[in-house]
Amino acid sequence: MNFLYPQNVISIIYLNHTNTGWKHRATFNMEITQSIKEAVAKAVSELYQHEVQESEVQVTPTRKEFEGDYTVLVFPFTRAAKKAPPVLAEELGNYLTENVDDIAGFNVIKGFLNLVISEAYWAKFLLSVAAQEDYGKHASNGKKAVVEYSSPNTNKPLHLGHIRNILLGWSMSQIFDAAGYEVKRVQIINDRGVHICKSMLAWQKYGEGNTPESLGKKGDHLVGEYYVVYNNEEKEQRAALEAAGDCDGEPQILQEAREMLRKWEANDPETRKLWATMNGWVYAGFNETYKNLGVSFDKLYYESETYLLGKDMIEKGLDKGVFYKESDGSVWTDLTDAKLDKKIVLRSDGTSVYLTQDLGTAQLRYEDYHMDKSIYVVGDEQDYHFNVLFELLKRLGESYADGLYHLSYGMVELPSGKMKSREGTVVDADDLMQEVVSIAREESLERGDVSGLTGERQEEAWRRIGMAALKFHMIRVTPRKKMLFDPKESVDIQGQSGPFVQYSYVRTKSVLAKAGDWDIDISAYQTPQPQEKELLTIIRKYPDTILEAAKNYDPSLIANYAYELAKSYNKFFHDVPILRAETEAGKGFRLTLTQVVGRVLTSALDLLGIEVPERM
RNA sequence: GGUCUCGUAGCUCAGCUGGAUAGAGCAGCUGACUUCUAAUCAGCAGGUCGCAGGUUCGAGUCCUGCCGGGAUCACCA
Repeated sequence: MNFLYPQNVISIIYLNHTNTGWKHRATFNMEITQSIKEAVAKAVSELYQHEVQESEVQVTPTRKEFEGDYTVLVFPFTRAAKKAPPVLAEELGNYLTENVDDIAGFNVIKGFLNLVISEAYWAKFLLSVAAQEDYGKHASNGKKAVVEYSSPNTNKPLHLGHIRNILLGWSMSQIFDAAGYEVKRVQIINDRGVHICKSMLAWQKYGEGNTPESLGKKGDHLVGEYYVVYNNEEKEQRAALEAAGDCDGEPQILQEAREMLRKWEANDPETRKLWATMNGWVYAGFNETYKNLGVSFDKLYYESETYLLGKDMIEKGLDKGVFYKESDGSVWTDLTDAKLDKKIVLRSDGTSVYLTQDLGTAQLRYEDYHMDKSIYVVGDEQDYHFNVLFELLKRLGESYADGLYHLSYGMVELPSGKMKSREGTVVDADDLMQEVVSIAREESLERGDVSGLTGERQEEAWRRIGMAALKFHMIRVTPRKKMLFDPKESVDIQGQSGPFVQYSYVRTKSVLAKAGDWDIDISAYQTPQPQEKELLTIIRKYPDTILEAAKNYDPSLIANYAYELAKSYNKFFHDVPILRAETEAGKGFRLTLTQVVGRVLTSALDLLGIEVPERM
């Protein structure tokens, strides 16, 4: 931070500004589009005696091939005004030019009213942004959001699919934070069940007492290997049974796994001890992976502690008529009127199912946090489940039901086909991260040593670059779409990529470092270039983009925004001299612009969980 | 079969509540480093927005139907 614009500088500008016209507004409104909307609404009201909402007025940046900065669409008002679009546009244009101080002129093409913003506006806007250290972030709205993500099973290490989940979850939580929410990050750990017992059993049979320490291996990987061992064994036994003509028989090892689960549920000390030990190995491994991914959690829920929850909600639902009892004692719900089917919620022996458990955990979470929004980051194969879950909570009359959202994302596919964790054909999260960083290292070395960094600092830069490539690549795709994961493209560091955005940031830092300290009055700068206007137009969108991303639960909007800004800065950087600007005011303007761009890029990348390197 | 979801350039993806001649990147071809970082910039080439109707001043965007891919419709989680 080289300097801060004191508030009074801006006040002086306001003062000059108000002397010359726009009487409806006492202070300079940073939001030029908002001013335009208000003025258009007012104009339509005054000129044609027709009330319109500001939100009905569409203002967009003018397309490059036309003259002007912002464009108003007049089509929506033609009926009320009873005028042809060009005539109406002409009249509105005159009104706006006369009444809005920052509008210097206009032109009309068909029904499009292109407004030309005054040259003085841009410096004012830039100053107002520069005065805000955390520009783009919204003040607290007093609401609370809980984001649940990752939610792994403890029988295998994290893989590519989890990475998409984790990155989306983390980014979403960052975005909600920036949008003004108080955010809590949680995960529910699926730490019990037959699948957990399977790896326990295989380790017990074939593990020979090996531990992560004795083998020097990450705990989650070790446990995952025994899960594969189990599945291979089961497959062999099944094949043997079929060869013997017994197609309905159950493999011995599966029966043993079931038996182990029974013991676990009966609190058998031996089984519980093994379970605790092996889960401990897995947690240590997960924590390492989470740390490398740069994510964290405020609270962990363990399924072993929550899987019996939800029964009291069944009671409540029976009273309300949401559920009904079958003759065998099982409890069901009928959601056919909501295009959902009949679902069981309690077995005839009184035990609960997945759905029941989730009803209970939703309740528990609300008791813990009293959140306004609860976001579940879970793959789209569970769309149906969440539809049912949310519908039930609504019917049960839970106050928090409206704030529930399933952030559903598509499967990650590999060029070679689907991943199957049972068969071991997965892209391991740890391997992938390592790979991506080592490619960043190679690429960097190939380019020669331009960064000037050495040792640990260089290693850290490579790590950030590699991780940026991976993260950006996964977040830039709209969540609901399934995505093809091409390993080659994921480590791409040019074009539409994380490192591309980082590079722009590094450039801003480099220029600012060369500039040293400066203190220049930029309000005299009256000749903004097209490249500068474009950058400022993009910068203006940042706060809106954050809200949009939160509203749509879509981090990809931020990724695409960051790319757009970086691209625009690169062009500016190439075309326009900064340190050797024609005038002092110009130099100050461009340095300030550079500083603001650097800040917004860092901020946007931070929302994606991406860190910036100091050099590259 | 029911429900949901996706279909935009050779490939991977944008396209905000409907708005002007549908945009990027990669791959291909061509230019630009004695200059604030060329991990960059500029240009060329590449598209019946799955198909057919409808709504409207205007549809890639909304509605209906079809075609194709995926998911789901467990007393598993």
